[in-house]
Amino acid sequence: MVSIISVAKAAGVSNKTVSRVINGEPYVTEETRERVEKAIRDLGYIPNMAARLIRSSRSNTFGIITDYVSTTPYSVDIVRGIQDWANANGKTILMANTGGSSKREADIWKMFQSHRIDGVLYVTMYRRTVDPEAGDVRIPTVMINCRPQTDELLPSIEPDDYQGAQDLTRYLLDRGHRKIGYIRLNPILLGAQLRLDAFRKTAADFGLAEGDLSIRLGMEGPVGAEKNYIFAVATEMLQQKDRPTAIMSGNDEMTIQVYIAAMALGLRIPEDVSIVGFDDFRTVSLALKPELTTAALPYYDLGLEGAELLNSVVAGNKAPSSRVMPCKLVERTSVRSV
Amino acid sequence: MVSIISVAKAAGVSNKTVSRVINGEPYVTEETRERVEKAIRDLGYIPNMAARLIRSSRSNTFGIITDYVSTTPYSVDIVRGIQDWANANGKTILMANTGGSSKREADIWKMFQSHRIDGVLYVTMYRRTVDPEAGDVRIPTVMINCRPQTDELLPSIEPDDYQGAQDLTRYLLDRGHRKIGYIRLNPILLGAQLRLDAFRKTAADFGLAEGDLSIRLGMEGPVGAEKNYIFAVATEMLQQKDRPTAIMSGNDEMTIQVYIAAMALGLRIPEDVSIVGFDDFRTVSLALKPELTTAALPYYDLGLEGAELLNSVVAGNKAPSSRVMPCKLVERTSVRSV
DNA sequence: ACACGCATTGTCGACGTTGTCATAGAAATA
DNA sequence: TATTTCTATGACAACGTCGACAATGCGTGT
Repeated sequence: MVSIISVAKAAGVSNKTVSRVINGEPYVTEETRERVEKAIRDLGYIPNMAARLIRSSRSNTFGIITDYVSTTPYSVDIVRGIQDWANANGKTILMANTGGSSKREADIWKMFQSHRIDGVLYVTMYRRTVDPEAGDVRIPTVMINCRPQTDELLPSIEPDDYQGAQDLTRYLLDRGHRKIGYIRLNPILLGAQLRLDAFRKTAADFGLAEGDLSIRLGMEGPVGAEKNYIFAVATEMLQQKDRPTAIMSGNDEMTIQVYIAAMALGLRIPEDVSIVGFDDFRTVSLALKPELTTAALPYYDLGLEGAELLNSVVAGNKAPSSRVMPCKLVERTSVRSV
Repeated sequence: MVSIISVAKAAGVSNKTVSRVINGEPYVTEETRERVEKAIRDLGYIPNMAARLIRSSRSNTFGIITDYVSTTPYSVDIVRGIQDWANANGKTILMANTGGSSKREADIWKMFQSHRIDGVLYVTMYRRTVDPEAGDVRIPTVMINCRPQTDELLPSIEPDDYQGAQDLTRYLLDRGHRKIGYIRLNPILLGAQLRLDAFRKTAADFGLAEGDLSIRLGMEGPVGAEKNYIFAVATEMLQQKDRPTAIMSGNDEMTIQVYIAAMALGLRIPEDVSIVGFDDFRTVSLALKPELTTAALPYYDLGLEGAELLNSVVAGNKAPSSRVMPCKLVERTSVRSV
């Protein structure tokens, strides 16, 4: 493989001068610079990152540890945000996912260390608390979509589930809905409680009584092996004699079953029932007809901002400990005014 | 950072002996080995991959180049397969996606080279032909879910769309369906043509006339900006006086709209229409009620086998040029016998 | 006693790069 | 003119690891 030395020979300069050209350092004549650059092109020289790292102990590499995020359809935009940032800032990304195994997670931390990674982005598929298996490692770390279980002060970036659910609830209330159903997400997810709280609080603040709300559990159990009550619960909810005029569901995916339940009962959407989701999981929200009004989780921004934050932590600027990004309401056609 | 030398000092041996212990080489007394291992534990020593690479010019790293796969919900299992293989075989994965930009792709190849990657897995979201921007690079490469546009002989691994569609068609025919609708995938996808061909051929071989088949285009246009006719086309198809008893659709995602179209017309699934999909995109196939009978794309295996194949190419075993993995029919409850 | 083989350990240099310091000539200043 | 300050370049060591080879010591067969 062609090294800096062959380039130096070809250009008739010392290897240090080549190094200067590569790194854009000053004190190189224009003429020398051009000669070196030509040699680089001619020989197809590409710098060896490993050698650079060994000398300067800066890998310019961030690691991403995920639970499942890179291998499941959800929250995949977080990774896109990180990669875009990395791409724009000349960083390399090393990615690994634990598949939920903590032994594997420990191995990943080791692997990251052996690559002398500058920092770690710890990303989860669903918003939840986590307990990183970092051991006694002290690599700068930023949590995305999750927060440490212990009271360690790792900086984190999370979506504002509360505000998103609040906006959706207000949206329904503003359009005249006074009986509203809510199908709850799996309660082990951090977002589930926040969304439900926001729904309850917003409805109560507006003056609705607890009896105006039908709240049902849609799913429960460990991630990956949940019990699913959505279809049954939606059907039951819509068969009530005083049925809700609108249903809000824990996320978009659940909404598929709500649509089907409604249609199986001969109800039209949105004429007979309005429906809103949460997440803006577009595979679903755009495929449903009518298209789904929902609150978009700011996944892409989570990734982008997370990478940016990690960068500043690595650079030594002590970071604001925690941060929350807003969810944006996406209005489509699944809600009507009553 | 603690290096092999500090370990050597702590254990009272030479650095070479430490190296031998780390790499499990012979000719080390049990007693010495233990002393070294203790020193490693005590100091928390972790080998420096960069130094190792620079010395032995083997990075033990594979690169994944994707178009969008790591950042969209589809075919994400390919990555899971690759990562599982890498994990089981002590390889590191460097992942980058082009987002469709060929400039970015060229940069990625350069970046991979600068990390002295052992091989590249070139992965696409949808099965299609591609034209890698590798420049004059000669890194061993395996294509997954795609094949080179030029007649370069890069080994590739693809799903058997033809066989999958054949199995689904036979499944419907075996259950007595004699009028079958087909909603076509975007024709720019390689799989689209194969699936359609298999459908046509299998139906014809069975003795159905072209008039027994309703074939409609479901979507067209560039990936990411398709025009979508699915709902309209499904509705039209089901309003025919002599409507099909079964509809097969290009993929599972399209099936959401077919379900909704059917239900909006008051048709029950599967009593009035049977429906099958393709892909086993489980977010959809399991969320639909009744759950969807479909053909599972072997994404996970594509990734696993692709990594395995790349490994053997890197090792110098010249590889079988191309390979196809079968799709498995997943029987659920969206089809009835007539 | 001697040579021989083998297990065990160590010395040293090389990988590709960059940091430190030295050098040489040119330009600026005294 | 002598001295200082720049600019442009090079020589060399060092980063952490491993490969090639050398050295040591111990048992075995003669």
